[in-house]
Amino acid sequence: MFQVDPMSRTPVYEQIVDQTERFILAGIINANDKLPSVRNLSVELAINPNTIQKSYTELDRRGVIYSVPGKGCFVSEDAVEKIGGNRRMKLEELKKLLIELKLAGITYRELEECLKAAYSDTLVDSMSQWEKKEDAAVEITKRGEEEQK
Amino acid sequence: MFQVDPMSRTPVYEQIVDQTERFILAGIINANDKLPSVRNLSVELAINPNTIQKSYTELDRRGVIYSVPGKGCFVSEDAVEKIGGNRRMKLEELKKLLIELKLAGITYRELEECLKAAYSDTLVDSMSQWEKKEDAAVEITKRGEEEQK
DNA sequence: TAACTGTACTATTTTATATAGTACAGTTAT
DNA sequence: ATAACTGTACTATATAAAATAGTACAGTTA
Repeated sequence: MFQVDPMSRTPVYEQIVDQTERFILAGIINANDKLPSVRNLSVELAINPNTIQKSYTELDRRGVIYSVPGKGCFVSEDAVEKIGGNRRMKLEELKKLLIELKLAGITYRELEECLKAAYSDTLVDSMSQWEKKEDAAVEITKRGEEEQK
Repeated sequence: MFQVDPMSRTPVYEQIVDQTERFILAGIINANDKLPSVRNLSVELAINPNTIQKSYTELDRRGVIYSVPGKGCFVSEDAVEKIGGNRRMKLEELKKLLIELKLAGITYRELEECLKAAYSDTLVDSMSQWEKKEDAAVEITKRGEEEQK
């Protein structure tokens, strides 16, 4: 599920943070789902456990996940809201990009086309933007299922 | 004209590359215009000359500028094409961002609004995105003017 | 009890970025 | 010719962020 490019200029721990938020937004992992354990994911991605922990610490700081020592890390109830809270920031980013494209000679019609295309895509199609392969299996379980005991 | 934020996460040399390309796309500097000298710009921006040179070397590598040892660096004849050559790449970036915004719960109408806004902006307004102040004067001269001799 | 979980901590390595300083050759104007 | 400019090359060093390595402790689960 998770995928990482060690050669990318964006730090690995940040790639994991981003991917986690995207998976949540896309509904691939939901509230109270358990994330892979620090050690498991570190083995799966072949990176240092501390790097994973750094990602989880950041996600916890943002309120996107909550961690229960001894049990695991779980998606917050209001994770989507916490992530979506950057609407204004992202819209600013979008505007800058649009102006760049405009200056680069891309027409309004082309962008409108692109906009329509993005919105007509299904969720599954959307996610294919981020995960090119689907090889590694990861245990993501509803916390509620296991907890009633 | 050029402005740099040393605290930014994007490297200074890259900020200069980006700004130069944007100035060219916006028509603020044109083909065969002379860029500020390495040493001048380094003094003006209070950064090391080597950093400026790194920017110019990169721009040269991209074919956006050409350098004449002993004379200076000048904007290439086909600079705009060279810069705009990343249309597909930028459109891909846009699509990813759009999908993110869609997932974050931003409506089609909101994005359409943003798109219209970006395209109704004048060039001057657009540039205000990148340069907040307009203090330092920089010598940018047509090379053609000085060359006929 | 054994195997898992998150967390904390220090030390070290690696990499990209930036700086410092020097030097050389071509250009321009006086 | 001279002085002042231009780009370029080179080595060495400094700095900060990122990642690794290793160990340890406490809570949880089967």
